Amino acid sequence: MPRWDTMHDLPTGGQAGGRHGRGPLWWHGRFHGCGYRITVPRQAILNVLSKTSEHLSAEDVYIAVHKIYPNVGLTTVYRTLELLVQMGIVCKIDFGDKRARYELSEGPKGKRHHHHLVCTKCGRIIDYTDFIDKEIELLTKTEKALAKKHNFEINNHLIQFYGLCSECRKE
Amino acid sequence: MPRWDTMHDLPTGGQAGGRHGRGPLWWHGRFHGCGYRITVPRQAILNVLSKTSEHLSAEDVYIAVHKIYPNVGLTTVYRTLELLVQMGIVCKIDFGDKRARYELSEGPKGKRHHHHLVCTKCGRIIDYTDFIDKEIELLTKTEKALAKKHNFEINNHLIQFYGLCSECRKE
DNA sequence: TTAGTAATGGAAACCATTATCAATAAGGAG
DNA sequence: CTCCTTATTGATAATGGTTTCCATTACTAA
Ligand SMILES: [Mn+2]
Ligand SMILES: [Mn+2]
Ligand SMILES: [Zn+2]
Ligand SMILES: [Zn+2]
Repeated sequence: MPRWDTMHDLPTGGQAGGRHGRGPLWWHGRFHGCGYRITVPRQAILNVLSKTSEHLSAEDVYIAVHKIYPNVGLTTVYRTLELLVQMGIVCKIDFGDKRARYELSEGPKGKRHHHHLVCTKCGRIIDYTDFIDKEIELLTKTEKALAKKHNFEINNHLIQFYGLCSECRKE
Repeated sequence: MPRWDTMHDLPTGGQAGGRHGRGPLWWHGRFHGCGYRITVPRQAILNVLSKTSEHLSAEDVYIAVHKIYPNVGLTTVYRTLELLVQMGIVCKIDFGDKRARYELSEGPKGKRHHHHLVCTKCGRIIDYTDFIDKEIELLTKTEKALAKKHNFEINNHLIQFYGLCSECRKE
């Protein structure tokens, strides 16, 4: 029966998790600011997302959380992920397999905004940031032009490349 | 009871539909080439897609087809759309509402490859091609660089901008 | 403590998409 | 044109990811 005051036992994922010194985790402020409570399931879920570099489905998250907190329900995982998406803390992406996948969008010191290569054969996902700079530049221009022309307020974009990964090319 | 030899009564959508002169419709050859049969439901479905500039869901297509051929089943619509996607005749896109949407990818004289603006409030979709040229240029470069770096064979890409359309900005 | 409310989790409901399978019909051979 | 082979169809049932319900639990402030 995990309690709030035992939460310091939660694995933090070392430096990779996106801690901010020794204080509360960086997202605590965001939560308090919105009047949301910091609960065991939410901690656990964010913790799972912080520790992985993969693109987890809701069930993946559920399984990972379940190992440490077996009484956290799948429903709560869905609810929490939705909340985090809505807060901008987590990205929800569709890669064409038929389940939503989630990843931390960017901690203050965390991963940068990036795009994806998607293997249409094996489903592998490759993050890339290398060529983003030029892309961002063009995107900014394009967004401005589109916004003006269609009187559209652009808040976000999605770029994905589909094809065959190195493994799947071999055959 | 529509019969094959009545199919010339199918509305063709005028010039916008992508006819190739007076002969069989342009995709007939593709079908024969693959050994696929040309059937009433397939004609009707392609006809619906040819006549609209919207991004129809499978059910939308079903409803439209159903008005003229009430005995065409939803299952067949799904199957046919999947076939057309697999043949490259139709694009299947996810806009974040939870249903796949379909549009003709490009007839020989048909619409060009394009990207989308998606209103996250009302769901409106805006096609744009205006700024594509520069994008394509960068995309080509990016694709080449990514392909080399990750040994990835890129076959396709998806670009979408999310935000608020002119209507939804007013409030 | 206590009341008020946010959050939770198990179970049932939802709903787009697929799988089944017997019936139908496209299209080639004759 | 007729017949035959088999691709295609469509009603129905099943699937599976996601939501909804609602009674229970647990923060938080007074
Ligand atoms: Mn990623
Ligand atoms: Mn379009
Ligand atoms: Zn692969
Ligand atoms: Zn809108």
